[in-house]
Amino acid sequence: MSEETQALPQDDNHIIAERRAKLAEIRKSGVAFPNDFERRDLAALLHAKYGEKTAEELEAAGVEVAVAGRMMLKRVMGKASFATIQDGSARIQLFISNDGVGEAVHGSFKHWDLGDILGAKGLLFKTKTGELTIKVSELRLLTKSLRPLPGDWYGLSDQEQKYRQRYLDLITNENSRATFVNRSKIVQKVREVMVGEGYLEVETPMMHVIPGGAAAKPFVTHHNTLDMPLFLRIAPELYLKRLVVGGMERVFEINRNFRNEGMSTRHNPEFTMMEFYEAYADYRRMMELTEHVIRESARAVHGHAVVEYQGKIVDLSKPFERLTVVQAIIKYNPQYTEEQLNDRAWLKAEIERLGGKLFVTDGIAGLQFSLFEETTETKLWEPTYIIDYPVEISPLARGSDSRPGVTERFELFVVGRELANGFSELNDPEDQAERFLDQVKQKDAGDDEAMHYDADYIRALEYGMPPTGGCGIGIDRLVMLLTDAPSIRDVILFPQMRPE
RNA sequence: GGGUCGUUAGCUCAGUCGGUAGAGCAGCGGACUUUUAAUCCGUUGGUCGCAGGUUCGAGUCCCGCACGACCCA
Repeated sequence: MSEETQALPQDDNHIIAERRAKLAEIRKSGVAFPNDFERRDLAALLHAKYGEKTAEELEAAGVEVAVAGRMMLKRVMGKASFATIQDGSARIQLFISNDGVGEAVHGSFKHWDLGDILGAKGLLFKTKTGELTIKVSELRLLTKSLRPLPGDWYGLSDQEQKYRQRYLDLITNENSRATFVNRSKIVQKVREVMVGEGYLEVETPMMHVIPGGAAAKPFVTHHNTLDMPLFLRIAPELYLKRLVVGGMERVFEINRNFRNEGMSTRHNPEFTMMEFYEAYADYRRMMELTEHVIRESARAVHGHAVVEYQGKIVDLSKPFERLTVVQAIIKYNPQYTEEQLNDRAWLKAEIERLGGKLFVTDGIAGLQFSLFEETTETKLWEPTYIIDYPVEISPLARGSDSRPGVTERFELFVVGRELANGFSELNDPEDQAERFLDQVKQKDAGDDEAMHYDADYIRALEYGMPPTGGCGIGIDRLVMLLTDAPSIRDVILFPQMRPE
């Protein structure tokens, strides 16, 4: 037996043993895991439809319902009991009595456990305190739960267990369920906006012969038949631009990227990115579209675009500020002068003083960018586009026609984090070939995140790629922003964890 | 990689100065026909993360390790 398929050790305790004994009894008297209960009603819809009705109205209406769900609360009395079940939509209360289901079933019910999954049929009514409840006439145990649910009244709070056993988090924490419902709404809205803009959704390879499109370390796997290494993609960029060469003038892809790097509250080894490319557009158009996508996503979740993140307001409704690297440094660090920021020697000294990293090539734009990373990035709380990126760290971006060393590139920062990255695409095949060669040099010089030379991509550009704009938006980080989640692990259903 | 904190009953957690291992919830038994985390009575349940050391005696002090959370790089 391989390690992966080995069963977890039986960590039976007296509570689990008790439940196993109950299950054994159930097996003796028939089908223990039946699948013939017809559930017809959802708790949330019943509350919506009948929650406002008076006791008299409900009694007159005689509404017969059939619900099912996990028993979360149980209050047993002598000849009548209450239980609260939770289905995929909400909770609803059951009233179970000797009169309604008979003494035998009620007696069995008394031995059922929290976490068991029940099916119930009966009539809607209101209790003395006005709670919508089902007077149960038929009650069945559909699934016996052998393990007690962890956590307390406030739900599961152990971070590790929330991530490792997400199902328990989902059972016990309503806000966790809401986060993932909102994630789905966001992705749906993003798609809707893109399709509305005339974009075509495509899927490009997840396994690459040459990892490309970003500066990152890849995961490696192996194809047996071809007997060759394959790399899980770090970005879809070069494939999407091949599609633009092919005449697909507006394409987008929402899919996973894999980067073999550190894990943090902002990084998971696999993460979801939307990349999109538009022929005859430049980086300004990409900024407008990015802004539109983010604003509409916020509205899909909150109904408006002014959101709160970790206790502070973020206004996504106004046009996003656009600052050059130098402008941003000065705005957020007024102790610096423009003179200093154009002085290579001063920049080098200041970056070293702050412990920042120097690039292999150190043009003025690269130095300014290093200082930006050290001093300014995390201060960009309100949405801000940083523009005019240095060419040496932008090997796929079109150079500025007027300012040497600078590209038509932007990154979007919100709440101090990078959320999107886009540019006017470099469509000059000879320039691109030189940039690749530069990257190869940097790789040889020890930068293992530098890019490979992709000859087929150059060949594609040689057929002619129209002038194009492109952008990538980090979907997980967008969801974090819009669901007020402090960690990327809170918005990924099954985040990467060290093995137990 | 560094710092801080944590790991005790199924769950959530106390545990004083080193001196017999505790509570609430859950479980089990009993009472109770409108409860609201029901209530009341009784009761079971422990490899104190792992390994070593100090000590007459360690959940507690010391060293190491593992795992986790948070912060920093």
